[in-house]
Amino acid sequence: MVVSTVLLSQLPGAQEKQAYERPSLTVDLVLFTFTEGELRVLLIKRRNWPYADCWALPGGFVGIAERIEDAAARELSEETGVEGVYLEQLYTFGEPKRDPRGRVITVAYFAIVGADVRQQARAGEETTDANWFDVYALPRLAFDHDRIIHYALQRLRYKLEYTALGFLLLPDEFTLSELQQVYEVVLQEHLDKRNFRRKILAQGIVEYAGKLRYGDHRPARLYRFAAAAIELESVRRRFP
Amino acid sequence: MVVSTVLLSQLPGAQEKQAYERPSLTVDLVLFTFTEGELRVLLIKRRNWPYADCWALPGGFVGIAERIEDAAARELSEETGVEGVYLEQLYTFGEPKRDPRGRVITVAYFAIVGADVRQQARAGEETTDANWFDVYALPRLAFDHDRIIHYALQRLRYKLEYTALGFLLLPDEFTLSELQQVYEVVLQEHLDKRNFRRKILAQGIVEYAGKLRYGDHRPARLYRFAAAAIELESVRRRFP
DNA sequence: CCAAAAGTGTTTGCTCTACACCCATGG
DNA sequence: CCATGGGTGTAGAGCAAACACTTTTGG
Repeated sequence: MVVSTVLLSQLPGAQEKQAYERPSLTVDLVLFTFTEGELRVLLIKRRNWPYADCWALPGGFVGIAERIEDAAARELSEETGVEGVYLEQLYTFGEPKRDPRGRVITVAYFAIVGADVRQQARAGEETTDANWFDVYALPRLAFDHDRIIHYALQRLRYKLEYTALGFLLLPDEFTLSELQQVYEVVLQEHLDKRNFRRKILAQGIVEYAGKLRYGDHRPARLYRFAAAAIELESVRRRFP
Repeated sequence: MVVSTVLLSQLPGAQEKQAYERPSLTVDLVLFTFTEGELRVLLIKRRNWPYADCWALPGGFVGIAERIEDAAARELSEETGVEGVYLEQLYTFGEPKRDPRGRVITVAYFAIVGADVRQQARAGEETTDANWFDVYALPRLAFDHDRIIHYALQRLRYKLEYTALGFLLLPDEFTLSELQQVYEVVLQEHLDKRNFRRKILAQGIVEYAGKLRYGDHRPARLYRFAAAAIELESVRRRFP
């Protein structure tokens, strides 16, 4: 964005040192998965003030000697029992009034679990009730969490377009139709089946698992993805 | 990245409430410009402990009631006199030992000024000495600022590839050769002159300013860019 | 045998790349 | 008139988009 040119000069100023009042620091997690044709986000129900009984992103305070990313992984593990998951820093939200308890800065993280791992998540639930919600049909949310999810969704779309991250939303083995559905639901646009398959197979990022899935109709081939390709990024740039 | 699966469970935990010790919050700015064929970053010399006499990114503490982005704009304005500049949040760095004064979380911002605006920056200098350094020949830096700049440079490259941001590094009017040089220096690769020009002109993001720049040899046409195009993003995606 | 999803190729237009010479000016 | 950077076009290859029918299974 472009900074408005209003006068900012009468604000606190950069004198020196420790006189500064300190904010609290939290992490929040936007955890995506894909099931039953829906892109879903994990939310937990808050028990306490503020926003008691309201749905919110999993998260919590960062320990004074704890790495921020470790705090994110810890919260993820505590609230879902899930470990070894794709996790990346998303954005830091710190509007002065975003939390009624005082100044709370939150570093939002963005995570993806496949349907397999998600099953084992049920076990990790200890305290609160947690639920997976369709991103396109969210309940009322605590704090600015709707904004955070919105931001995360943008990032997810974005990543889908130039990395192989979409695969992480699915279980280890999946059909190409399922993969196409992931792309269609996340990007909210229709894709051509033949072009989609050709493109995916041409990348060499999936491999045929040698099995078929039997269902209602003609069985579909199961694929898994070549792990080497996950972080693979690739853009055909427009500028210059 | 992928979180290692070491046990995180014995860390502080998410009990409840305010018992948490709070970190300090700062902003740091990576301000890029382009002159004399070099991509440059603004650094200021620290006067006080820690890292006294060491070069560092401009930045400072965030006021307890101040928006983080406002703090970034304020620091920019205080330390350089520059306003109305492209500014975006980059990443939040918070390694526990990154600052010897205690736990300090810094939200890094990424900013771009054109050569025009940069001139007026000289005026804004009050206190410390500030200098523009070639990004590829930086001095020793305070804290983890080398890492922050490295990250910012990645982001800049990245943005150059799919947005029209590169234009902001130059003065209002520029020649296509200058623009090409920006791309070459930032991306560190050689580009074909004819292809470059065709591509840039095809985007319709620059317009001929109707003037020529007279220099040592054949005069060059001056262009300015159609402001509408600045935030324009455009990727030809690879997946799917 | 019917319904439903899986699977499969070709053509056409566009975009990217590689590549070499003349032009306008200042000294 | 020479040195220097400014400016210009084309041909070939590879990529992307549009498009419809056959196959396999379960019920």
